[in-house]
Amino acid sequence: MIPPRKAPIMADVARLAGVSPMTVSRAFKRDGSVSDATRQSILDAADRLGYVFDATASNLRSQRTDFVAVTVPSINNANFAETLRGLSEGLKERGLQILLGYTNYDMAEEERLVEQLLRRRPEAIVVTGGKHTDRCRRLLENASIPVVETWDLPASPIGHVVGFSNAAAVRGMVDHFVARGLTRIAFIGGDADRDTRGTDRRAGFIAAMKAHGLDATRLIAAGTPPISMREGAQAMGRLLETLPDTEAVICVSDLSAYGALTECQRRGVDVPDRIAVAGFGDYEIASICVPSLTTIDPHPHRIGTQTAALILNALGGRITAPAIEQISPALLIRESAR
Amino acid sequence: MIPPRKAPIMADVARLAGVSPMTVSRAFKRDGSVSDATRQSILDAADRLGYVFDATASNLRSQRTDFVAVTVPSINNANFAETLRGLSEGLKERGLQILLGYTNYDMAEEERLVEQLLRRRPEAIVVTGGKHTDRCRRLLENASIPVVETWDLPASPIGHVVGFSNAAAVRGMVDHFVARGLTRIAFIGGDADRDTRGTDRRAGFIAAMKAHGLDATRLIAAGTPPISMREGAQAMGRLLETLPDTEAVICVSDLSAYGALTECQRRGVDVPDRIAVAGFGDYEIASICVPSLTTIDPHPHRIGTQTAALILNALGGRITAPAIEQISPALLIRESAR
DNA sequence: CTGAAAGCGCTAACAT
DNA sequence: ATGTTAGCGCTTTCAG
Repeated sequence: MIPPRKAPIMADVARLAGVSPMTVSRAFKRDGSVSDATRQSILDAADRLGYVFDATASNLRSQRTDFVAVTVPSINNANFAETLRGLSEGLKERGLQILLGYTNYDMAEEERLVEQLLRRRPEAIVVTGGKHTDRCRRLLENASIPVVETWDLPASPIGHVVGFSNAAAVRGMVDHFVARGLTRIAFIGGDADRDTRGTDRRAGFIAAMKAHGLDATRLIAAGTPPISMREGAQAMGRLLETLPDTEAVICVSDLSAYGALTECQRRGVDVPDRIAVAGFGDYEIASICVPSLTTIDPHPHRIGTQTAALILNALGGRITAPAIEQISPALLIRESAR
Repeated sequence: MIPPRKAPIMADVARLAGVSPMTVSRAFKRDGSVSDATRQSILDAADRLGYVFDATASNLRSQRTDFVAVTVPSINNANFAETLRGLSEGLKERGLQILLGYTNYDMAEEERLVEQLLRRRPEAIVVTGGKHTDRCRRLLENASIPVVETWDLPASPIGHVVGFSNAAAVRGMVDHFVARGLTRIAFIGGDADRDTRGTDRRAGFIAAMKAHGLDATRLIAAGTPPISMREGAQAMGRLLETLPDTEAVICVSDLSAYGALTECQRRGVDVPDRIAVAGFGDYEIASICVPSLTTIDPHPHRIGTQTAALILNALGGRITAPAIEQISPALLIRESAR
């Protein structure tokens, strides 16, 4: 058994390299003004000792963590993963790392998470959605770091926003169907208000149907958000049985829409001729499946890159006023609903 | 403009509550021995001031961060997301948070990432896979924290292991096909060795075919890992054109397998009668799509929970020797290959 | 380009 | 149950 010798610290490296700790500190920074020879001998010494820079001490003294905190409803979601990828790409150039937490579509959990994250002293915080508990809102308002709400257009934003109107996006889909002469349109979504984006999409559906003077009551509750492919399939089964004259269905996400599609295939119900199906999100499956899925692309990667750019500007002092950056989701008409 | 008043610190809370900072510190701990009345007045004072506990200072002084560092190849992957979910569930009870990084299937990136993560002084580190650059290996060996390699059975483990043999899992699939009388079997996978699990699966395919005395050269390179649905579809197109007598195809993942399936559908090629298709991973789509996909379930969630349990034991001092926990992937025979 | 002194905000260790 | 003292390992600040 090796004696757990104490891990080397900067002073050890300094001693071995024959310089002061301060010079070692500078050698480990990008901009540190240290002669090339000195830096090299310091890095060699560090390597020889197996020294690993201690960010916890650096964080405390410099009051910088190079963290950006991010909350997402779920990590297992291709859309949010795309946003994270965009965010991470944009932040990487400034050496900012993402400190990630997921809320499981639960505002109380979000509140706990935000508090945990703020304790780590991130440089900025990004949250998904624009609805929060009162205390969560207060925590974010008082954090005195840049706050970005994404994937939504909150009625009263806390700070910056990079998002879009989920309701308006679905309205566009309803309009498209109506223009094609379809009127008996259903909506498959979650049965709870946990997922605020899903709730907004359903509200957008109802409002749009009413605006067209159409029946807005063909609402199928598919389960607790997030709705899986299987739940989408089950919901489609119920729809076909209870409202068999339905001509089109809009699903809260591509996953549920794909599930709905498979249910039609298993029952021999033709899509789109017998019933048109649309999803939301433009997941990869939407463009691959047969028939390919009509959907809405909310440009999740762009949400990430724009959020990153916003944060870099805010941290660089180039922004003072809160920015509201509106993303325009694209309606993608494919084979499942023409 | 509000004067950016300095954020309150523990001493401010102590003053307002009329106690010493040490008592405030205790009030913020779970086990802190503080009278209920005192704790309440402290929490009230903290709330009034908008105090947020500073984990950076706590980390430095206590030499504890409550972080577990985790690297995954990609964040947008349902399998790794399941492992993360299991891990996160298991670690939550001890208040351990996950510090996540992704390597983009690149060992050089993994090395950079591991060094970044170790600087933050995690209590333990979990990596996906058992192949690393030499320096990355050294970093992990010298970290003097529990190290867990997952999703693989490394030839010479660094520390603990929770994984399975990707090669053996694919061998099981080949054996199944051969037992069914299929002999002209192809493999669709990545064209580079970036994804070591993918490479192991292909190696397992080749070895198994040779063991059966069969032609192991029907290898279709589908692109740079990770292989998308679209790349799976394109690869299937090439397979059908160049080796039209192929009876079965094993794909490196369910996503590429599903893509392959859709290509067959678009071309009117019957699955499984004309060609059988199998995937890997048991993603949700595998059980939903039509026909449903024969695949291998590597129990990703279980990998996460077992890794978490291992870490808790190791941190609790209940483990000394490195543990090798072998997961047994399950062969799931579905409609796409019977 | 390099160094010395001081201290970031908490908590371990020791008291009472 | 609560308080006092010291210090975690860096980097800010000020010198040279």
